[in-house]
Amino acid sequence: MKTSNITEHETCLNRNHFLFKHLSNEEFELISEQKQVTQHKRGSLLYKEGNRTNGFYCIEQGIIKVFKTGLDGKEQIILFAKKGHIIGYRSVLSKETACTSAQVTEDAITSFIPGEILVQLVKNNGNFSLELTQLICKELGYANSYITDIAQRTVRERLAEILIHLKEEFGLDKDQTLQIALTREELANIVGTATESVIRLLSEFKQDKLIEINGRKIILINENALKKIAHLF
Amino acid sequence: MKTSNITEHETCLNRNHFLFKHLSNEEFELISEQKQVTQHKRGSLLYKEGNRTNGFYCIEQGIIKVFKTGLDGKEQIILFAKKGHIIGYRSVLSKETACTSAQVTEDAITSFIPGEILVQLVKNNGNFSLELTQLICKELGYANSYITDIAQRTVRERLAEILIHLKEEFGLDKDQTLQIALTREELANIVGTATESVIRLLSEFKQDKLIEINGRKIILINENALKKIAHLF
DNA sequence: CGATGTTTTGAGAGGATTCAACCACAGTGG
DNA sequence: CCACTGTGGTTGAATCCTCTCAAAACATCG
Repeated sequence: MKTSNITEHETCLNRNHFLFKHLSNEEFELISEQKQVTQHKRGSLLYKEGNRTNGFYCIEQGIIKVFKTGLDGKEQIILFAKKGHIIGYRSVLSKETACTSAQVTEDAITSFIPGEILVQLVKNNGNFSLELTQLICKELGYANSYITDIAQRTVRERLAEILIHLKEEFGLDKDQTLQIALTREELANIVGTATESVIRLLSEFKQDKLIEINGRKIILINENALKKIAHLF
Repeated sequence: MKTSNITEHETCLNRNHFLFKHLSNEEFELISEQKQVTQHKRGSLLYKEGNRTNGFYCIEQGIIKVFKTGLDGKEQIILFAKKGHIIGYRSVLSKETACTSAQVTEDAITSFIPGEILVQLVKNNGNFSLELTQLICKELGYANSYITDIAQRTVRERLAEILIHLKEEFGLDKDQTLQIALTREELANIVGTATESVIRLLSEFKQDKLIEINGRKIILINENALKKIAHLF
């Protein structure tokens, strides 16, 4: 992790950002001064569950996975954050220790913003505040759906759903593969199952001509069938 | 459901409420004027998943269950709200349709407050806004824990955890039973399992002298053992 | 008293996990 | 250069947990 000299206009923390567009000129200046832009290699930790944090991150580039660690050390991935997303604000606002860890999945650049600034913005900028509550509410809605999903659907259904979701969220490479390339273990930790189960189901999907597999590269060749398995229509 | 003539000082939506204590006198006046205090019988619906809502509820008395409905109609209970809790604000703020339904579990009295007031408060009252984001962040943290729980623990472990949680959240009756009396199906819909599984596990717990059962009344007689099963220490 | 809803128990099937062994591959160091 | 090591991926077999289906006991209520 090293601080880079990326200049402001290259970052996505700008006046077009859905959240930061609500800032006044002075507020934006303040953030621009205070933010620390940093590069991170795959595997490095931004923050760790149980620790106090003193700021939050805006993702400029790359992918960060946010996860909780279960009792036996097994990760449960809560979300993958990409460009434009902000993470780590939860513990800043609720003044609790972090309830998740954040680790780099694809080499990333982040802007770190001190927590006091966030608190001041919530207090003083109504439009920013409203936008932020809307964001958190959406995350909450997503979490509630996920609870219902995990509680009521089979691993097979959830895996199909995740594949569709990864495509819609992160898009495709030139060669039609899912842009985000995850290990089998990471897939398992999203779905909430054992690594071996993911492997078995992926090869079932492959046999059924729903996907093609090339190492970590996955191509969805029958998206409709996957959606049907996932009950997405 | 009928509007009652309960006067302001009887409600918990008052100047001591963790959220509404941040209101100015004028704001508090406005809410007091606009709120609709209503009584609800067990079973009645406050709002329904998929519908638009135009306000939120502050629970004055009773218990409301908030749940999502899965594909096959099976409920997943997200939380039980009691006195002082507010529910239904999510869809007001995120301007989406409700992602959950709310139904009365124990005869209840609620104050309904129009959504525009909430939005205006978030915009204009920094302290209120900060307190609200903290609340939502806590709910989000709880949801994330629950995702990890359901994904990684057995039904047995989760049921033990829920029993402990229900005791800590709702307390005990005079006769040492859990104050909140749920059907087997409701218990199953919190844990995220089949009704029969809850019944079997409850009678296992009973055989192991961890609990006593009297219809819907449950007594925890070996809380430590339950906590151990739930991995709570 | 029937009628309806809830609780209970049993049996069977199926999904998912665990444990184990094995392969492929890349990086390391002698 | 090659053995060594570690990580990630794969497969098989056995086990176990959980669900589903079905039927019966029980409770509650008009």
